[in-house]
Amino acid sequence: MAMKDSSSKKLQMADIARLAGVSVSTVSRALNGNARINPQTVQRVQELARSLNYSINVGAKNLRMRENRTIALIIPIDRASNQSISDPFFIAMLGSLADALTEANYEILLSRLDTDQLDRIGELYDNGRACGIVVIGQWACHEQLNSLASRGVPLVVWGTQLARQMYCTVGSDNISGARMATALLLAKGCRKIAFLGDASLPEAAHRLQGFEQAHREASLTCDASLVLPVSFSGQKAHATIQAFVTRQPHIDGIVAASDLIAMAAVSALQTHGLRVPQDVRVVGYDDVDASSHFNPPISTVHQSIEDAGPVMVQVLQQLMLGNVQNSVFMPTRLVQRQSTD
Amino acid sequence: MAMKDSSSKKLQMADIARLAGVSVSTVSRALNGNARINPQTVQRVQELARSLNYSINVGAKNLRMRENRTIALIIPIDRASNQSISDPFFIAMLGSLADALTEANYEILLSRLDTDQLDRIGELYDNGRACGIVVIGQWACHEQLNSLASRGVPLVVWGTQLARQMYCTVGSDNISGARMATALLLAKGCRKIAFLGDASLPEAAHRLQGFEQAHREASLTCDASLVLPVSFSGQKAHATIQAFVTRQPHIDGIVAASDLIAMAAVSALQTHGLRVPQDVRVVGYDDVDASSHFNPPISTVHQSIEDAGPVMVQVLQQLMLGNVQNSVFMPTRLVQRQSTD
DNA sequence: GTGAAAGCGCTAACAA
DNA sequence: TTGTTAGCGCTTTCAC
Repeated sequence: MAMKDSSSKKLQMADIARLAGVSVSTVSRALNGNARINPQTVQRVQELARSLNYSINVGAKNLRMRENRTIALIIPIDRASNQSISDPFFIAMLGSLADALTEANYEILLSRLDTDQLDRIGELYDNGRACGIVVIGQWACHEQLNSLASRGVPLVVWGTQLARQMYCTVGSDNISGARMATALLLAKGCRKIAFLGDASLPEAAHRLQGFEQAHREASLTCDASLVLPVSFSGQKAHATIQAFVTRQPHIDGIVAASDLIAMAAVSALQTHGLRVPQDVRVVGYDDVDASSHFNPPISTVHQSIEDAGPVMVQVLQQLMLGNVQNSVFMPTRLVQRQSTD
Repeated sequence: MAMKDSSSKKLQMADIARLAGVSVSTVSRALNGNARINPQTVQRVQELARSLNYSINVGAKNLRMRENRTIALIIPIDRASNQSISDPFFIAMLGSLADALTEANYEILLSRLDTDQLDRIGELYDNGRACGIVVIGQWACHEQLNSLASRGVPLVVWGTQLARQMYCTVGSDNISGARMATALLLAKGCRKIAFLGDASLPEAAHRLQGFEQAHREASLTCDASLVLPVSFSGQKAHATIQAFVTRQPHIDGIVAASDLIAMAAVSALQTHGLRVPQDVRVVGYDDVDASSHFNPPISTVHQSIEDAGPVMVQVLQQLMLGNVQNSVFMPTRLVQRQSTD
């Protein structure tokens, strides 16, 4: 007894019309609050609909009205490292976006997409599933995103601003954020500072630039052997960091490309008997919830996630209206906690 | 120049047909891989479609085929405490579900819904947006979920089995899980064990039952003043736990309703100069990633999240076929780490 | 104030 | 092998 959908056929407007003794168009008007229609009829129809759990079929309605209020929310994943989804920062981002989209009366089509399949984002737009696209994190997908945008797909990406970029990004000023963080460690007297982050990704690359820039501004050079390429999160990151600390026990500071990395680093240091901040000072990036509850609490670069969702939605709405938009820098703020005292 | 959708009108089948010099039905057949059609025509049409980024309109197709492969994924939120989304366990759950649904070729409609608006889940089904519903966490919504299920809405919930339950849950055996965890502490010699969790929520309530049961089995009684109602996560939880530890410095064990609570508890204890596990042993629930990297690593009750997604999808598929399904217990396993050594 | 009819973009008989 | 036609569930002119 396999059926296309569920058990029984679903109620539709014609059924309500028959039961109410009016025409389909009257039901449509009654349910949509059309002005010039008999209040009694409206009442009768609405009560009927409610009592029978009838609800206008959105698909048919959209087709007829040539309208669509669905935004595709893309979470790129890197199968290899399973990056992204486990980082609390992305989660918070997702929450902020979901709230902002709901608030603006959009529905959300969630897609986890392999980084190498990102071209398929376009389909979601071409086939009418979504009227706009939000991508959380740009990873190494610059070209794919560029070609989508140049095709006219309304697209906004959480990430960093790159050269020759056709799509809109919203993101913090990663260079200046990391520069501030590094400058803090330098000001505290650190001289052998490591950078932990995967510079093959644009955001981390910019943070590394900020790291280097801070050194230059202090007339110091940074040691290339103290730059450790480590993914944003995951089990593998922990092992990599452990090995690094074993190899480089003499560092006195760490700038991490994310709070998750910072926390992993602190664990690794403690395992090796090194104290934070007495022996090594550590600063992270993102200011996720956990950072303030960690032991010790982690200094970090705060990004205002709550604002990010609404801003991205606003940019996207303009894009959908056909208006050209610039990328947006979200403000950034250094939060000092015990890990750099 | 505001437009309904984006800038220019979107390509449709009729356009491809005209350009290819064939009829619309031929295009439809070519694009859907219909057997008995000229391979050359197929080729020509497909290339045309690809080169113009044409993609069949899913809304229209679904309407015509009376089909729908969209599952609504509901994340209930409690505005007050902002519970759920910040707990890494729910995130991992979301990931597992998203993967399983994608794997089974469903699209995902994501909805964050206030716990007091959970009735509106039904609309998503009634209006044809979704052919099935997945709810992450049952919170205090037993009745709402019951009424949905009894109306025939295909619905599966991550949660615990309750009495007179009309809907399907998938979840761990919370009673036995917490019983194991508590038994471990008792075996290690703990005699003043606190339970931290909000027993007004079904899952935590069952964990509390397991906590009490373990005491009974050891012929011990548990002290009601050592049961602290604390939400699963959030800032408020931290403050509550800090205050509790100040009030009850003589406890020698903690059973936490989640790993997040356990970690917050460890922080609070350390702040008060109490050592884990030497002074107080701590055990959590969920086995989230972070637990093994915490300092010290947290003992916990492991729930196999990777399996949960696929299981829930399978149950839902049966439900959508009209087959009655039983709720499912996922296996549970005690993981011993340093926090209980 | 209400109904009849056309059509949104697509698929599937039925014909040819 | 391909085209013609009807219709998925809805909204909206246009008549009445």
